[in-house]
Amino acid sequence: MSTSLQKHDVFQAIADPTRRDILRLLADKELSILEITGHFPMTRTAIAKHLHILSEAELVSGRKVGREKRFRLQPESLDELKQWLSYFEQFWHNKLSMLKHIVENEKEMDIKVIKTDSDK
Amino acid sequence: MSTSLQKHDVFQAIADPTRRDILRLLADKELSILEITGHFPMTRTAIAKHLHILSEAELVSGRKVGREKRFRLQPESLDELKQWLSYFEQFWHNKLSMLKHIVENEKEMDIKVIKTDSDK
DNA sequence: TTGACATGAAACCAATAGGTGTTATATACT
DNA sequence: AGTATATAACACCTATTGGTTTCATGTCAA
Repeated sequence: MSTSLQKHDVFQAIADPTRRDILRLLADKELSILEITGHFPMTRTAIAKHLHILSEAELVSGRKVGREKRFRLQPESLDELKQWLSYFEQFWHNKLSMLKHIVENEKEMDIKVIKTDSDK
Repeated sequence: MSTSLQKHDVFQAIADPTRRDILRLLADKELSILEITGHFPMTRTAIAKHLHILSEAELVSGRKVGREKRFRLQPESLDELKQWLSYFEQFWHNKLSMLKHIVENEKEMDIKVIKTDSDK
């Protein structure tokens, strides 16, 4: 994994499926490294490295409790992702914000909202 | 880059800052590979590979127009990201559901809710 | 205090990522 | 037809990823 010199950001942190699964686990409850490892087909060391990367991205935080280190989800950093996503949201799927976008930015367009049968 | 054998998914595709920038560019308008390359300090080949990865993730689509290939944003695939994010949204931003989560799952923790001046 | 346990840290490894340059092919222009 | 253009297809290089194993350190429990 990395244990590299430069910090990982949120985008890199969630790029790996194992790390995404770890986040899901930690959403439910605080867990030690060994407890987390139990859910994956790889060594404790590998999991520890994943946790380090998630830590760098500030998606999890760890506290030492006796001889174990327990990790918990720190979801605030996902806000960066949400912000990034929101920029593109205007372009798809959400017809309401799409319309909002059109109205706000292209007032000169001739748009008619037509009431159809499906609106019954 | 890859040109690897296994497909890249959305999470991997957006992990690279260059690719995120490309998506932003294509949000505004359809562009050819050369036009995109003009915005970055790297070769056309590198950009083409990034576009290939974005294509695999179905975040962009390319059509041939004469001798050039023009790419456009295909934002629907970002929905997978949005779905993934929505799962975690309950844990942050909404202090009430966050508190609910803490109370339900970490009763053993020594949490004190302190009333401060700002609560006046 | 002696062991068992949980983690940390390091060295190592194969595969992939991100980039380069070169060559080939199809299209467009005159 | 002949030349310039836009991209595709390779081969290649280096750093990073995602994993391993081994060894050291600190803590709990008997």
